[in-house]
Amino acid sequence: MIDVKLLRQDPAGVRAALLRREDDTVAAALDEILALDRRWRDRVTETEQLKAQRNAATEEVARRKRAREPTDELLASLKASSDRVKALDAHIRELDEQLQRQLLRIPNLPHASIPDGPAENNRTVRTWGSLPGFDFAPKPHWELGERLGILDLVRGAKLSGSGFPVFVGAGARLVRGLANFMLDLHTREHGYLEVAPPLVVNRTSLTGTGNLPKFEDDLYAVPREDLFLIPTAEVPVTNLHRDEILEGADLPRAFVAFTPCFRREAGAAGKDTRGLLRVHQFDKVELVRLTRPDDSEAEHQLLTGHAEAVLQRLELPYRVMELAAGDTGFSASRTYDLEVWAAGVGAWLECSSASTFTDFQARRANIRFRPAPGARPEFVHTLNASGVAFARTIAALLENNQAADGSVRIPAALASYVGTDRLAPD
RNA sequence: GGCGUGGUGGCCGAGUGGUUUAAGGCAGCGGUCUUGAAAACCGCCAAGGGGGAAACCCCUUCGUGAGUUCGAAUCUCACCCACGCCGCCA
Repeated sequence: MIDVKLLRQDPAGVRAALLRREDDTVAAALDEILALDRRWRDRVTETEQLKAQRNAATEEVARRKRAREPTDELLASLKASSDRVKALDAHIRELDEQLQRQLLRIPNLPHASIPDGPAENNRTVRTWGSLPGFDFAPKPHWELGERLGILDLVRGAKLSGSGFPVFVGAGARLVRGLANFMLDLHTREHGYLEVAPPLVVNRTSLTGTGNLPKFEDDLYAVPREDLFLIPTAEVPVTNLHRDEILEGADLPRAFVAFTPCFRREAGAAGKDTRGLLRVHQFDKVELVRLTRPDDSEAEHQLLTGHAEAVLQRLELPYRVMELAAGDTGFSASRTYDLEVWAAGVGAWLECSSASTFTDFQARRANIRFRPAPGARPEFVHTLNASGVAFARTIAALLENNQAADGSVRIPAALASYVGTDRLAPD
């Protein structure tokens, strides 16, 4: 959530920043919010004066009762002002609910340094590795996977629908190996605390990260319990310290979680969805950091590096893209996407998104810290990165390391986890 | 799912209608003392919001919401959550 005080103080600045997102509905919403806020504050001021008078009169009643003095005429007038306060409170509550409803739909302010405009303006920050060359036409991963007997898309569709892949045999072991490889890397070398969170969460948690109220259609729901399948471990892990005040000395906090992710991907059918390119369920190792505001920019670079380390150890060439304002997610202020090269489909595939959310999520989820013992609490900054998402990484692993005979080399860092350095057709 | 018990500040915990502007303790911060530290003693110490140039003033909050009352942490109702026992179950 954006800071409503900042909006009051500098409405033009906030408007200009949000317009960089290429979303023309925001300007009208800001006008409505400013008007609601003005009305709300006027009513609050008026009502609080009335309450102060009422409270003083109520104390006078108590005093007279103790002194055994008459109170009848006071009680009569108090009844009237008490009813008035109740009506005003109801109105204020209604205004406040409207205001909150609007505010929850306003995206985060884009970081000043990122490019303006739509995704075409995304900037390549750096690239790593060299693209593999082949003396034959490299195959896409769905062909390799089928031939190797490790990926069964047809039966997955039978069980659940398209976009629910089944990994079989060495494929399943590859998934398990990737999970252990990434968790070991982040816990042992990067200092993260491993957590195994719930895969189903409530509305409050999803509102905290910014998935609700605006993106309910992207989620799988469990209606009877009013719960939702997590679209990413970011949701449960970021919410771990919701409504808490952390000690400044305990920051930064760094969490890593391995979970499946569930996404409806409504409206995405058709394009770039073959094989593992866009699926409804995929595994992911997620990194989440809670930091002091002053540290968050440096932490963002550090976090991005931790995600990159995964691809480097897997010997997968990738590029780091800084997203333009119009392509940056609702809650994020700045995002680096890691795109891995996949030789079979001949495309860069997004397999990680490393973002800083500044205080946007912390404000929604009420995650605070005390800068020093005894000091006033402030909002933390939240950050997260995939470290990394499995489906597209597996696509790249298969496609980049394929041989003419259909076998696939497993990179050295992963081989011990998978139990072999080569997958071969029967 | 059934029955029972309970939800109070960063934490523990007292509190059955008006000196509760929430006792007391722990933790934290400042001080006295000390070569330094500990102990002891003294003081400070909830969060959010509104107004104000500031000093400061005011409002709200005892799980959530509704109700009774001039007045609710306290009484009534509904809901949520936690714990215990029973039932079901990996």
